[in-house]
Amino acid sequence: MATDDFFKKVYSVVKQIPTGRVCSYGAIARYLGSTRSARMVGWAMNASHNHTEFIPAHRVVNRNGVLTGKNFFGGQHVMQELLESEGFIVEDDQIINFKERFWDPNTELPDFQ
DNA sequence: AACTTGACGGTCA
DNA sequence: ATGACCGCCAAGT
Repeated sequence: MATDDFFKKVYSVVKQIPTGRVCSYGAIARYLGSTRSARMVGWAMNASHNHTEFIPAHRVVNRNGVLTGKNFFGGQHVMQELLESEGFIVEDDQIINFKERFWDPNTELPDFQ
C-alpha cells in the first residue's frame, strides 16, 4: 500500500465522521487494516492542511478523548472552540462524554477491502 | 548511515 | 489511577 493511498484513505474516513462525533487515531488505523500504526494516522493529519479539501481534523483525538493535536490548529484553543461549536464540552483539553460521542469506523462503516 | 522525534496505543508494575 | 516501557514507521537532523 502506497503512502499516498494511505493518506487518501485516512482523509476519506475522517471526512465521514458525523458532526458532533469524534474518532481516535487508533480506530482509523485499525479500520485501514493495521498495516500502519496510529502514529501514521497522526502523521497524515499533520499533512492534512495541505489538502485543498476541508478535513475535520478536530474530530480526531487520541484514545482518551484528549486534544493532543491542538497545537497544530494555529492557536492553542482553536481546536477546542471548533469542537465546542459542534456541541462538545471540552474541559482541560479533554472531551467530556467522550465515550458517548465516540464514532468507530470499524462498527459504523462496512469493512475495508 | 545512525539516531531522534512524534496529532498513538496496549500492556504491565 | 499513574507512569514506565515497548512496538509502531516516516521524517528530520
